[in-house]
Formats: sequence, structure tokens, C-alpha cells
Amino acid sequence: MGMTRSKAPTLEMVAHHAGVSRATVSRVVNGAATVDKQMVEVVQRSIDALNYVPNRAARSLARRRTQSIALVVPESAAKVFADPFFASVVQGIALELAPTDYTLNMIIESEAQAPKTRRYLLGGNVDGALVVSHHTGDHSWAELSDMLPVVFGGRPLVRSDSEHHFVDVDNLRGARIAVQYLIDRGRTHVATIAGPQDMPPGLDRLTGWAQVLAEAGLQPGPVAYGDFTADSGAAAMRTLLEGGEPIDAVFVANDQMALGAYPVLREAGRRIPDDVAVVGFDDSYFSASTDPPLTTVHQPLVEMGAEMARVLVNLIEGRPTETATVMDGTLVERGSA
Amino acid sequence: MGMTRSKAPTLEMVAHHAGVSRATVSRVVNGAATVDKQMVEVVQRSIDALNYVPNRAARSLARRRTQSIALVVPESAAKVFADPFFASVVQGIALELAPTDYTLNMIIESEAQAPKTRRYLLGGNVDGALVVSHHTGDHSWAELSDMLPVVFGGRPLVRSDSEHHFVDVDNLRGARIAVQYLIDRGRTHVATIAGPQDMPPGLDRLTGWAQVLAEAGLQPGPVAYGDFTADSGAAAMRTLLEGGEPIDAVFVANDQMALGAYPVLREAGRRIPDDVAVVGFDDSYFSASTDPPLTTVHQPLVEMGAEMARVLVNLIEGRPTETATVMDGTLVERGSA
DNA sequence: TTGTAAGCGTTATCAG
DNA sequence: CTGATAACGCTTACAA
Repeated sequence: MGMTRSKAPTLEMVAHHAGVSRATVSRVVNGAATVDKQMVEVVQRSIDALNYVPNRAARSLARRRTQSIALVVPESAAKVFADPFFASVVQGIALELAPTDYTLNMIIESEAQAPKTRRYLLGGNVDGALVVSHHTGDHSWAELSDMLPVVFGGRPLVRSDSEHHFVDVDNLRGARIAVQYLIDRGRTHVATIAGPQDMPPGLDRLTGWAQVLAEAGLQPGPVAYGDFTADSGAAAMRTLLEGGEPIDAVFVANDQMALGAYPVLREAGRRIPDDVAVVGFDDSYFSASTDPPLTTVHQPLVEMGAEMARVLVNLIEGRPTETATVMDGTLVERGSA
Repeated sequence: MGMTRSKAPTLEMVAHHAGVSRATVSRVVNGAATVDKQMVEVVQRSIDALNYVPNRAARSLARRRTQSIALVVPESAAKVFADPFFASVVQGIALELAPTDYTLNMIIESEAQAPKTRRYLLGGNVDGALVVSHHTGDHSWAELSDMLPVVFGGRPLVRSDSEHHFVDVDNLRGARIAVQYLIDRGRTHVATIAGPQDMPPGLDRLTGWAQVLAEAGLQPGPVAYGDFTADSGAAAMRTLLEGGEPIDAVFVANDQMALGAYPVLREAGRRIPDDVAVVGFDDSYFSASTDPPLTTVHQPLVEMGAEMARVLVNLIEGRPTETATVMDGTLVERGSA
């Protein structure tokens, strides 16, 4: 077990090697403009020779800056990582942060550990925090905003007075686009399988559906509710069918539920999209593999993550930045509508 | 924008408040046994009163320990987070680490940033590293093992001489279990859709299939290869069917490919599982929602992540620990076989 | 059992 | 433009 970790060279050693003061080395390392070109050369050579790399802890201590930002994951851990939404957002964050010299500290927030997390965040261990609260819209970390730069992913469920920074995807517009598409293709009896109404995405997607229908002067079709799982989608579809109202299209608030609705439709003898067109939401990775492939609303999740990171860094570094950013989704046409 | 970050209380302040020396406070904070009970009480009260929380950087500097471990993600970032394998493993890691006072530093490793990553890891910024290399078996970070405690997720493609620590799921046994199940149910013409043969999982799953068939004295059925995507699964299934050999079961090296094989089978008029039974691998989250639900091999991914973390912490703290851990999968019976 | 004081590796202030 | 020299907040021998 080669645990031969040779002690890292210090700035002191570099200074000695180069025959200059520590201050100068520090300046070179940090790219200060006020250093003689010759000096820089010399010092740089020593740095390379010794393979010097600055000690992060020491630097943090001196600068009173950690150069690291927390990624807090508040939802029940079990679901979070399996959730493609979360996965994509994190990806965007990580990608955006990679070239900067901020480090991403993943902290998973279980109910029981809340105080510990709070202390960690407030204890000066990070320069800022990113909190991703997809479904819940739960901004229980809102108070933190006063103590620490914080950017939320997903809009708050309630519009609070204090100004939180957040970036979100535009669920309302996404839904509108989807339903409009259905209408444009001649569908007139558009039902919907909605998500939970205590989560912003569930709420907004239903609202979008209702809006467009109203604007088109169409009767709103029947509504059934699910909880974003495939099973609930199947149940909802069954409810819709049993309702007896005519249906030639259904806007499903997420792909998972659409996945569940598929076999129910098939068993009922309704062909997709001939008899009933279906449009999903999220562009989940399996949606191209369903039969028929699912037409769905794609959200710029990766970009959303990147934007979150960007905003936070701005905040940390005292640059002006937008308080709310809402990103548009796009419809990806496949075979189901 | 309330950036009123009040300066955190220092150990010094606590000491003053409590009327003791900094050393004593430090001892209390770190739970040293050599402190008078009374003292502990007093100090603790001050700590609470001031809401003191130790500064991580200062502590690291003094202790020469960062208390943080790196999670390096070497694969092309784009896929990694969408990959349920990775997601589950990370979940396990995060969960295991949460109650400890190690912090998880996610570092996403793009080709271009390799040197930066190396410097980061070797620059004393972390106490150890976890590298997850699912498919590839690529242990290009192997060299690191000599400089820093490292634990790999997924076995190396080639058995190297230096002793790397790794934990893996047992793909071979998983495959064996699946195929044995098929045989036990009376199937005698068992084909397989294998994964890429330059990845350990692809390799081992195919080997397991071949082994069991041989041991049962059965002729090996036809083999077709895919790349773990649904499309490739569809293509492979087509190849299998066109081959003309009798097939009453197919062991598919992962669920995605099984997903792709489904419609091909259906179009060919073969009922699942009546005409041909299919067993997948991975227990992907959609596998319960397919029609029929997919019987598949579940791997203890979360546990695997947890184990990785456990091993690494042992390594870091100088405790003895196993070099290789291989975890068993289990068959989850659903409707497809 | 508690206190003193010397670091830990950088940065930053101030002279020179 | 460069060099001393204090911090930065905590740990840890070593004393008392």
C-alpha cells in the first residue's frame, strides 16, 4: 500500500530555491501585475522544478475565502440521484465550475442532519451555496440567503418578500407549447394528467394547459392527477378513460406518467397517436425508446445548472447579477402526437 | 441583497467568553478525554452562546488533514449523470459520508483538465479519492494510488501488479444467476445480447452466460452484440432473429438493450415470455414499467458506493481494510421470464 | 487538568 | 518592484 505521500513543497521552499522572498512568489503565483518579467520567469522555473502547488487550506485561511461552494440536496436522498432532473442540473453545475477554481462540495441534506448542515454552511466552510429543490419548491433554506450567497434551482412555491436568487425552467410556457402543438394538429378534446399541485412544476404545467385551451376557445378536457410516477400515470389514464368523456389527446405532466399511460391506452384499444395523441414533459432519456417514441417537452436542464453556478459566482464575487432567470423549453417531436 | 455575513466567532472568542485558554476550548471541541467535566460544561455553554463553529481551513492547516475526499468522475461528463449506475453509486457514497465529518468534493474530469485534476488531488487538497469508472474499467488514475489513498468503483480491466483498492458488483455471478433462472424454467435455447467486450461488465456478463450453459450441458445459443443502448439492443435482437436458430429465451446484458429488444420481438410475433423469455440486467428504474415488466438482475449499487466510502475512510485513517470487495446481485422476478 | 507558545502555509500591509 | 512581518484560526507539544 504505497502511502508514500511526500510532503508537498511549500511556498517558502520555492522562495528559497528562487532566491527571492515569499511575498514575491505569492505574487507570481497569483499573477500580480506588479512583478518584474525577469522575476516571474525565475520564480516560475522554481515552481515547476519543485512541482509546487499552493496549499488550499492556508490560502483559505489567509484570504478568508474558501473557493468552494456547497451543493445542497434537500430532498430525500433516495430519489434525488435517480431523478434525471437533478442529474442534469448537477451536470451543468459541475461543468460550469470545472474551469473556475471553485470546488463543488456535495452535501446531502437529511432531515436529521439539518442543524449540522446549517452550521456547515454558516461556519464559513463555503463561499456560497446552490440548492436544488426540484419538485418541492421548498425554500426552507431561504433564511440562509441573508447570511450567505445562495442560488436556488426551481422557483419558490410562494413568492417571498426577501429577494432570493433562483433560476428555473419555464414550466408554464413549456406546457403551453405542448398543448398548442396538439391543438395545431387538430386535436380538440385535450385531456391532461397533471402532477401534484403542491409542487411548482405540477401547478404550472396544469395552468399552461388550461390557459391555452381557454385561449383557443376549446372546452377543457378532463383532468386526472398523478404524482409523477409511472404507476400513478397508469391510474390517472384509467380514470380519464373511465370518465367517458371524449379524448383525442392527452398532455401528460411528465414522461414517467406518460410511460405508465401507454399500456393503459393500448389495452383500451386506443392507438397512439391515431386515436389519442400524447405529449409528455421532461424529455426523459427513455422517451425516445418508447413505442411509439414520445413527443415531449425538453427542458434546458444542463444549462439551468450552469446558469445557477454562474449567478452564484457573480454573487460571491460581488458582481451584479440577475435575481431570477427563467429558461425556455422546446418541444421535441417524436411519434406520439 | 442581505450580504450581512457577520464575522464568525473564533475559538479565541469562545475562550475569552468562557474565561479559559484556547487550548482548553480546542480540547472540548475535539472531545479530548483529559478535560474536567465542569470545564466542558462551561466551555460548551460559551460555544452555544456564541454559536461557534470551527473554521475548517484553520483546522486543516493545523492538522495537516483536509477532512475532505474527492469524487472523481472520469467519463465524458455528458453521460455520467444520466447514468443510473453512477447516480446510485454516488448516492451510496454521499449517504455513507454524511454522518462522518468528511466532505465530498465532486470533481468532474474532462480530458483537457487532466493535469489540473492531478495537481488538485496531489496538491494536498483532499485526504483521499474515490474514482468511479463504470464501464470503461479504465484505471488511468492508478498511479495516484501511490501518492494518495484511492478507491475505485468497478474492477480494473486488466489486473495490474500494484494493489489498487476497489469494490465492484459481481457481474459474472449476476449473469450466472439470470441464466440459471432461465434454465430452471425449462428454457433450452438461450441466446444472449452481450455488451461491449472491452468493458468488464460486458465481458463478465457474457462469460457468466456461457459458463452456466456449458455447465448445464446445453448448446450455447446465438450471441449478438450491442453497446448498452436501446437502439443497439433492437439491432441485436433483429440479428438474433434473422439468424434463424431456435430461441426460447434471451439474456440481455442490460435493461436498456432489453428495452430495445422488446418491440422487435413483438413485431416478429414472439410473445414475451410465452415464446421467448427475456432477462435483463441492472434493474433500471423503468424496468418495472415495461410491458411485460422486465425480470432483471438487481445490483447493490448504493451499497457499493457506501462500501467504497467506507474502505477509503479506513485507508485514510490507517485502519486495515480489504483490497477488493465484490458485491452480489439478486434476481428480481417480474413478468418477462 | 490547564495554560503557553510555537507552528501550519498563505496573503496582505507597509516600508524601502 | 521587492522584502519584512504581521495576521488568518486552530492544534499540539511542552510546561506548569
